[in-house]
Amino acid sequence: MARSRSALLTTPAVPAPSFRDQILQGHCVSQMEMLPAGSVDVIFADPPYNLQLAGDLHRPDQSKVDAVDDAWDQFESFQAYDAFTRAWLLAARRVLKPNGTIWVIGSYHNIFRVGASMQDLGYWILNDVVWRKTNPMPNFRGRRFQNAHETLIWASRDSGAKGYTFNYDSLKAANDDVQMRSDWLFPICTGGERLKDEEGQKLHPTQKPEALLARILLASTKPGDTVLDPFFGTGTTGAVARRLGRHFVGIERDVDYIEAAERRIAAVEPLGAESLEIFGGKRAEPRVPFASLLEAGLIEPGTRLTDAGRRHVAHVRADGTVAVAGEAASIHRVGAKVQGLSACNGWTFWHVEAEGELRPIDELRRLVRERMAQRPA
Amino acid sequence: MARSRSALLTTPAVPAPSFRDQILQGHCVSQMEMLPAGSVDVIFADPPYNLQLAGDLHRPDQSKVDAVDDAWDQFESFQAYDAFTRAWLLAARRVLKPNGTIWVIGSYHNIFRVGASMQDLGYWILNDVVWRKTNPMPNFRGRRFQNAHETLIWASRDSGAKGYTFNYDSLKAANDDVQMRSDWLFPICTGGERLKDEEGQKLHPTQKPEALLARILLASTKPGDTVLDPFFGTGTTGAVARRLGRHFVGIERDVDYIEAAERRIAAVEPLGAESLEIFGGKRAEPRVPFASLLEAGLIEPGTRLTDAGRRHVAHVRADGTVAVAGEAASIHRVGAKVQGLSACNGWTFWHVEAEGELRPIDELRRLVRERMAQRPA
DNA sequence: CGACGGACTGAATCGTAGA
DNA sequence: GTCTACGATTCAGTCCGTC
Repeated sequence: MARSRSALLTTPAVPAPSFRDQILQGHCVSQMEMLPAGSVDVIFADPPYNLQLAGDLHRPDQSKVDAVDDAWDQFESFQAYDAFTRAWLLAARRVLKPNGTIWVIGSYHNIFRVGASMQDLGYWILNDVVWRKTNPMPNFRGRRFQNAHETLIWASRDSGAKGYTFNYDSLKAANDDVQMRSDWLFPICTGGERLKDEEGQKLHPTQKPEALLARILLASTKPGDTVLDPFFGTGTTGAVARRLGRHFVGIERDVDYIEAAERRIAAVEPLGAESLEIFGGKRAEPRVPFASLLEAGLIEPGTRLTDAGRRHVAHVRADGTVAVAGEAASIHRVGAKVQGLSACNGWTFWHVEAEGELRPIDELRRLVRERMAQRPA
Repeated sequence: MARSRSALLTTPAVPAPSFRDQILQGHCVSQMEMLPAGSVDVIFADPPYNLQLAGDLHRPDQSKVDAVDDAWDQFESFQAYDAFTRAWLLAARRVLKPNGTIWVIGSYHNIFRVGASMQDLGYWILNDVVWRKTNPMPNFRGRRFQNAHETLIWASRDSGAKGYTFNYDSLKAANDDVQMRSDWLFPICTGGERLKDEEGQKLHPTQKPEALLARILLASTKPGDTVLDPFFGTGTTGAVARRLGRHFVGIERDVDYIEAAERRIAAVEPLGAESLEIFGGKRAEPRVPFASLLEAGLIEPGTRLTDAGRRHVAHVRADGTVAVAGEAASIHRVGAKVQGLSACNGWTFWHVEAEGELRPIDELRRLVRERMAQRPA
């Protein structure tokens, strides 16, 4: 039975679904089954890794490595782990919106089984992403490569899913104007960020860094979206979601973790709306019909358009089409036609002569947009 | 029926097995079944990735991407691909010595299925290794992260396998005396290394870089060992094995690929005993996304940035862009815009106020680089 | 001779709003 | 649900021709 925990954000203007910004106590599958279908935008899942550690591991100085040996990471067999994996992935898929996406993190112990199950259940992988650790634990025995990364799988609910959120332009702008790659570099969660108990022992064995969650949420959600974390632990997802103006739903079995997560999330200061706007690039600009340039008097019917190399010439007609050799169509179609291509961006292809210089008609479109911004339609 | 190809190395002192240093023509499973059980030290496998590409893809300049659409990469379903995968993995396991290891390379399209099958068949994963590409193909439509890596799985034949070869000390010595990590950085195979036909077209669509194979063989084999490649293609594994004084066995269906591989391998000059590290050289300083400063907590969303003369002010947003008068873009674009220039280095232009002093954000970038100091090369 | 610019290329699961 | 038109989208190279 679910125990509804205290809401952590103030009441929004529109009545919010009752499950938002709460931590549900219980098993991830049964709790997800109680959530409405198609109700969350993004899922982040950090499931048990099924580490299968045989004996204790000691450092060269004979100190014992504090391994992940919790009960929740014990499975009888690969088969049992697969059954668990399919069960929660299936329940998660029901809760996800049709255009929602899911992130799952794992290591080589489990990620291959998880990825295969995701494909089997109909999820469509968009990327695998590598979290490269700046400060991974060394391999103390010297028998393998230093295990310096973990793997994330980013997938949409269905193979044909359209319209999932990917903030391509803001990621690119934040990355020196080159597109964000599939390999990310972050330190592991240590220091003040790592939650500790009264004796200074780490509260959770696999707490993830907030920077990792921030990258994920900034890439694949918009402010106001809801992110579900079915393995909530000590609430990294909730803390980052709250700071970034996203809603969260957490599911966690362990009451101690839930209490730590609630304290942690309540202490988070949400950022203001002005800091949360997402840079959308050209895609986010309002669409301007070419005809608007004529209506605004920026271009006269009969004007000659040429490409940058003055190889092609077209004439503007009063109806907002352009003509080459008597054949008229949109600026895009005609631009494609004269180049023998299947597509063309007429805004950047065509130019007008102004004071002896060629200027792309895209400049005129920008003028129209600026005027529109001052006088919204 | 196998067609035994010409031996490529001179006769060693001890009579060598007849299958060594040859390319066997035929299907990988039937050919492996004809090899003696427990006869090879290492297997390197670069199986079809099952890319499942739907339509054509064009670059922004409208040129068409030359996709991998070969018949050998077409499978009816995941089920068919899994059956193929299990068959060759099973045959490979029989040929492997009890203390041998196997490497398999793949992308997110297939590697999860391959990894799960390996675990199901009894292989024991030692590491997954990420090949980070210095120069991957971009994501032309801006709909996903740039797919900038491929994944390798390194596994022993059995879970309890003892005594597999791992040249820990030489790898560490070759890596500035720190352990070799699980993320490797190499360029893709281009230029003079890429085999071309008479018309200058690439001979094989997925030729792997020799540096990658050299790292693999130097890590997990000893001179004189035998490495089997059941998807030999144009023989990168054979060429590198011969140069490094290892024996090879290649299996390939396509006669044209075999002939190209034979010519290639015959031209290889075997080295002496000295080690070979191809891409260990200097790297440019790692690119640091501006977003990393936020992720590291060195800059808060909402922070004011100014230029050295305090003429311009910009506000940092959570997505890693900066805004002036409501218009947001990268630190570089906004820096250029406020100055009326076409370009600007935002790292040196923008400053933050700290204890009454202005400090360029480049100083914060240097801090991030210091924290992230590591040697993934 | 070198410098520079333009063309070309690589394992790729690469639209969407509005009618 | 389908159909149509809009119009957005690339990084690190190598190679070759021109200046």
